[in-house]
This record gives sequence, C-alpha cells and structure tokens, in this order.
Amino acid sequence: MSQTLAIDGRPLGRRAQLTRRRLLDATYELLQTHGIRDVRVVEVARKVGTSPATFYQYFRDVDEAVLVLADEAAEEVEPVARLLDEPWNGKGGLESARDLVDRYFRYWDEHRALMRVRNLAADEGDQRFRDVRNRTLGQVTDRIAEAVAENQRAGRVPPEITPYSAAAAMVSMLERMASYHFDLEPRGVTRRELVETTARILHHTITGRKT
Amino acid sequence: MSQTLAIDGRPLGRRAQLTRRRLLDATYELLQTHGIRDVRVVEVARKVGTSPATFYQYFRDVDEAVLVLADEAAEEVEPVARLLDEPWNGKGGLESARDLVDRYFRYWDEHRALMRVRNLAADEGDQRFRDVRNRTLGQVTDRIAEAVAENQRAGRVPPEITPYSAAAAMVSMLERMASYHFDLEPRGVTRRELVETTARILHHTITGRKT
DNA sequence: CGGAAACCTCACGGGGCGTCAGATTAGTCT
DNA sequence: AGACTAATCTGACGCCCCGTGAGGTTTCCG
Repeated sequence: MSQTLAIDGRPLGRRAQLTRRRLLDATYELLQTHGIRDVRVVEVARKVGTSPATFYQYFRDVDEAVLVLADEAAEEVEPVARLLDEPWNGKGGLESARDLVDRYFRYWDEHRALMRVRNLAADEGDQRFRDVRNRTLGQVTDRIAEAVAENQRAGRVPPEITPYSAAAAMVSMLERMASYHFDLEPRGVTRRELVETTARILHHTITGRKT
Repeated sequence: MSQTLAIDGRPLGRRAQLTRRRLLDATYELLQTHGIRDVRVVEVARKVGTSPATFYQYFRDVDEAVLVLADEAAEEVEPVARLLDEPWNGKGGLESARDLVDRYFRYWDEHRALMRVRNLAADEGDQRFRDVRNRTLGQVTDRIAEAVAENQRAGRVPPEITPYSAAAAMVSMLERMASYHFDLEPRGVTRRELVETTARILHHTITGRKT
C-alpha cells in the first residue's frame, strides 16, 4: 500500500516491499511461539534468510514491526463492530450479542500474541500503541456508547450510567474475557457458557432489557 | 515466608535475607519507571550497590523476582474481596459495589506495573504466573460466583447465566477497567463516572436487581 | 551492455547475560 | 582477642545480541 518508507526516508521499490513484508510475517510468526521479550532481531532476519542489518533498514526495532502488524489487525475489527449497527432491542438482540462475543473471541484467538504485545506497550505508556489500540477498540466502544445513549433516552437504562463508561466497561470485559478464556476453559467452564453469559451481560448493559 | 532458599538450596541467614529484600525492592522500583523489557539485572544490582552475581544467588532471573513481588501483592487483595462477604441485595448493596470498584482501582493504581507484568507472563503461558494470578483473582471470583449462584437460586438471575462465567466476566471488567482508566480519563470521562457505571453493572450482574 | 540507484551484508564496538573460582565477612569457640 | 568455618559476595570471563556505517551486490533503465 502507498508510501511506506524505509528508515532513511527513501520510498520502497518492489524488491524492498517484498523484503519488508517477509520481515513482518516472520515477526508475526515468532510472536506466536516466543514471548515478546525473546523475539530477537537476529532470529527474525534468520527466518527470512537475510541479515540483521536488513531489518534495521525497515524498522527501528522489533516493536516498530509489531506496531505495523497491530495496525493491520485493526482493520479486521470493523466487520465485528458492525454487528452493533442493528439495534439490539428487538427479538434478535440477544442473538446478535452472542454473535458479537463469539466473533470477538475468535478475533482474539487469531491475533492473541499481537494483541498481548499491543496492550502491554500501550499500558506501558507508548503513545503509538495507545493510538492503535484506541483506533481498534474505538470502533466497538463508540457504537456501544451510542446504543447505550439511545436506550437511556428511551428510559430503559438508568440515568446514573454514563454511556461511554458503560461502553468502556463492556469492551474491557470483552477484551479480557477473550484473552482469558484459554486459562478458564481447562478449569471447568465451557466456551459456550462463557459466550452465553458474557453475551447476556453485554445485552443487558446496552439495552437495559431483562432477558 | 520462613524458609526462603537461595538458588543453590541453602537457607538464608540474616545478611542474606536483607540483601534479597533490597534486591526485591529495587526490582519493584525499576519496574515503575522502565518497561519490563528494560529492567536489567545489572541495574537492579547497581541500585542496591551490589554485583550482578549476587542477584543470581537469589533469583534465576528478573521474572523470578517479579513473581515473588506478585505473590506478596496477592495478599493485599483479601480486604478488598471481603466487601463481597455481606450480601448486596439490601439497601447498601450499590454502595458496597462502588466501594469495591473504587478499592479495586486503587489496588491497581498501587501495583500497576507489577500487575501488568504478571498478566503478561501469565498470558504468555508461564504457569507460575498463572498460579499467582489465579490465587489473586480467585479471591474475588469465587465470592462473586457464590453470590450470583445464590441470587440465581432466588430467581433473580436468569438460569442461562453460569455463575462462575459471570464472575469471571466481572473480574475481567474490573481488571481491565482498573488498568485502563488512566488512558480513559484524559479522554473526557471522569473517574467518578467510571466507578459509578462499573459499580452498577457489577451490582446488577451479581444481584439481578434493577437499580 | 554499462552505469546509477536500490538494496543488502560484513564486520565491529558496546553492553547485558549468567557462571564459578576465589576473596571477603560474620559467627563461633576457646 | 585469635583463629577457624561457614556464609555471603564479587571479579572476570565467554557468549550472544544490539545497532551502525562502509562497502559489496543486484536490479533497473537507457
């Protein structure tokens, strides 16, 4: 896509684009198997069959490559977030909630390692990572906040609730459950139960309706 | 505590206990200012005025020191979790919920850096860290699950909800909100609103009562 | 085919890691 | 106090990764 630049500012030719892509892919793969602290530039380079110096032509460090990957993953959230565009009040509301939770879990299952590092870096204060995270979660948060506000106007959600706070709380719950369900399932809860329960909490918080 | 051992298995004398403690404290302090990936054994040692080799007498690596710290922090959760021992159905229920959320946030504010690393390591699959996390969160989760189950028996919580799942969801929400509110507040939500809203969701999920 | 531009790598100084043999300190007994 | 012993600490080293800049190799284009 468009104007990705090398570290020295030059635009990338065809060969360079390819190398960069392979470096990104290798980084992604290593992230699956190693903790972030053990992802070495040398190893990324080795995996691509190139030299470490090449890596530094395209990224200042491993984090910067991860940032690009996180940015790419941000786009895949949109179709999930869209599930919030239909109002959840009616009959199919609960089913939409289930669907959202399930797909959110799957999104995380897909990008688990990436999300982990993105969140760590964001929590540690790195502004670039905060931005990607906000861009990603914002797609969901904003829609939930809007829905809550609407139901609040209709008198179904109590006035003491702040729509944006509620949205943040729901996204927090989703995120952590998505990241966590792996640790939970071996402990005697099924995924189905997790999805069903989470969906119901989500549905009620947004719509204010009893289930 | 009592029988803390050195890496070679020998029990620690008075001098050694002190050195170990100072190393732990230094690790904790460095964690406040550096991302975990930049906490160097050399620097911990320097801070204590000792040599890196000394560090390795007591801990296999930085993570192991962090693990001990996380373990210590686990005990401070108990008084917070106790807020769940009184039933939340009655009049003061909502106030108890606010109290819990507020204190949970404060607990995190206090141990932010530590919690972050604990969660990262646990999510990356390190069993020791999963265990501390479960021991910590379990204190809250188990109590919530129990409360939900009770209210479910009384017919206030729908039968499709799994008490343990709901508890996990609530703890997830709490954890993430606690870790996240820093990033949220500069974006135009007040802490009061966050606490109030989170408390209400928590209260309703546990008791099934309208607020 | 030849030259310029684009891309890649060699080779190196710097620094943290983790170990172990040996030095230093504290404790104990006479 | 002196001297012996166990406990504790550290100097010094080999290893490996980092990140850079000068110089080599490939690609592109006339």
